[in-house]
Amino acid sequence: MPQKRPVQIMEAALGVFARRGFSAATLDEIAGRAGVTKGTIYRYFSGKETLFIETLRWKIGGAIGELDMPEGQESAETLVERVVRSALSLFHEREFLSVVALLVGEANRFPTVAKRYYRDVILVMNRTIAQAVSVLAERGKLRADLDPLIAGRALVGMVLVFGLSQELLRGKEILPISERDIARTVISLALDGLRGRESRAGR
Amino acid sequence: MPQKRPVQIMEAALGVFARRGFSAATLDEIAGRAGVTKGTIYRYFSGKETLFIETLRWKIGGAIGELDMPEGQESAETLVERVVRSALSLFHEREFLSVVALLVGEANRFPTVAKRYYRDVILVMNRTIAQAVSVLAERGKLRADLDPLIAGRALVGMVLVFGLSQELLRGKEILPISERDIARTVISLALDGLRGRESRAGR
DNA sequence: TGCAAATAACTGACCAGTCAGTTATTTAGT
DNA sequence: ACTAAATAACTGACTGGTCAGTTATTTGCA
Repeated sequence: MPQKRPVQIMEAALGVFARRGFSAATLDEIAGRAGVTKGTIYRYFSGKETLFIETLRWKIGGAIGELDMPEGQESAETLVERVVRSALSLFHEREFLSVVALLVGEANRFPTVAKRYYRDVILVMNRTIAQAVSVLAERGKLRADLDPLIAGRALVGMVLVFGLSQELLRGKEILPISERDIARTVISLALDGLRGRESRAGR
Repeated sequence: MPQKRPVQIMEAALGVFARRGFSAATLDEIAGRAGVTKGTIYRYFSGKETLFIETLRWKIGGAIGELDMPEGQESAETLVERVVRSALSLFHEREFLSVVALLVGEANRFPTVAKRYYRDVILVMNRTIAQAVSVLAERGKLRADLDPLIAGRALVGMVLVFGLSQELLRGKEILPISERDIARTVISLALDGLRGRESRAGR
C-alpha cells in the first residue's frame, strides 16, 4: 500500500475546500479530517496552494474515466436520453456539483486549474458527445446542419442549470422540480425543440 | 444627493468580492477602491458579512428591472431569438458573470443570499420567459406538452454553460467558439431540436 | 464653536508555514 | 532471530504576517 497518506489528505482536502472555498479552508481542519496534524501535510505537499492544485488535479484525473460512452448502433432517442440522464445524475451528486462550484468560485484565483478542468473534463466529455451526435447525423438520424460540439455542450447546459439553480442555490427549497420532469422536458426539447415534430409519429 | 457613500462602497465591494471571493476580499482593498478608509465602511455597514449581503441584495434588486420582456404579438422565432441573444450578452458581461460565479462559490456559506437570488432573479426571469412561451403555446405557435418553466430555464441553461465554460473557466483560450455560432446553434436547437423540422418550410 | 464624518493608528484573533523533538518503521550486522 | 543503528513519519508548540474590527484623533462644514 504505497503512499496512502497523500490520497487520505487529498480526500479530506476536497471536502473542506468544497465546503469552505480555498481561502476559508484551514489546514488544521483538513488535517483533522484526515486524522493527522498540520505538519504532516507539509511532508507531502509544499503548501496550501499546492495541496489545492494537486487535489483538483487528482480529482479531475479520476473523473475522466467515469464517462465511457460507446456509441454503437444506438438510436438518436437512446443517445439523448442517456446523455441527459447521466448528466442529470452527475449534477445531482453533491460532490461533483461541489467541485464544479469550487472551480467556478476559484477560477479567477486559479486560472490554470480552471483551464485544466476545461481541457481534461469538459472538452473530453463534450467531444465524446459530439462524436456520437456526428455519427447519428451521418446516418441521417439527426440533422447535420448544427455544430455537434456546440449542440452537445448546449445539451449538457440544459441539465447543468438545474443542478446549479435547484441544488446549489437551494432553489428546490423554494420551488421543487422533480428530476423526472426535468429529464422528460429536456429530452423532448433536445430532440424536437419548442416547435415539436410536425408528425407526432411513434412514442 | 443623500447617502451616496453606501452605494460608492457597495460598488467597490462588488468588484472586490467578485474578483477575490468573500474570504479573500479585504476591507482595506474595498475601502481603497471606494476612495475611503476602512473605518468609514463601519459608519455604514456593521461588518464584512453585512456588507457582502447588503451589496448583493442591492445588486440583485437592481437586476430585476433590467429584463423587461413584453410578449406582445411576437412570433416564436422572435421570442426565442430575443431570449437567447439577451442571455448571451448577459452571460458575457464580465460583471454579471462574476456575480453568478460569486453566488455559486459562496452558496454554501450564504445559503440565504443564494436563495434570495434564486427567488428574486432566477425565478422572476424564468417566469417571464415561461409566460411568453405559454402564450405562444396557447396560440398554437409552440407545442403545449412541455412545462414552460422547465423549458424556459433549460433554454437559459444552454447559454449559461457557454458563459461558464468559455469565459469564466477561460475555455476560449483553448478552443474559441464565436458568439454567432453559439447563438445560431442554440436558437435552432431550441426551436427544432436535434431532429430538425420534418418540413423545412420557410426560413 | 460644535459635531458628524472620516482617518489613522492600534489590537487581538487567526492561521500558514516552520522546526525541534518524538515515535514508528526499516535496515543491517551478528 | 535479535537488536542496535539509521531513517522516515509524524507531532505540536511556536512565529510572523494578515486582517476584521475598535478607538483615538483630525478634518471640515454649518
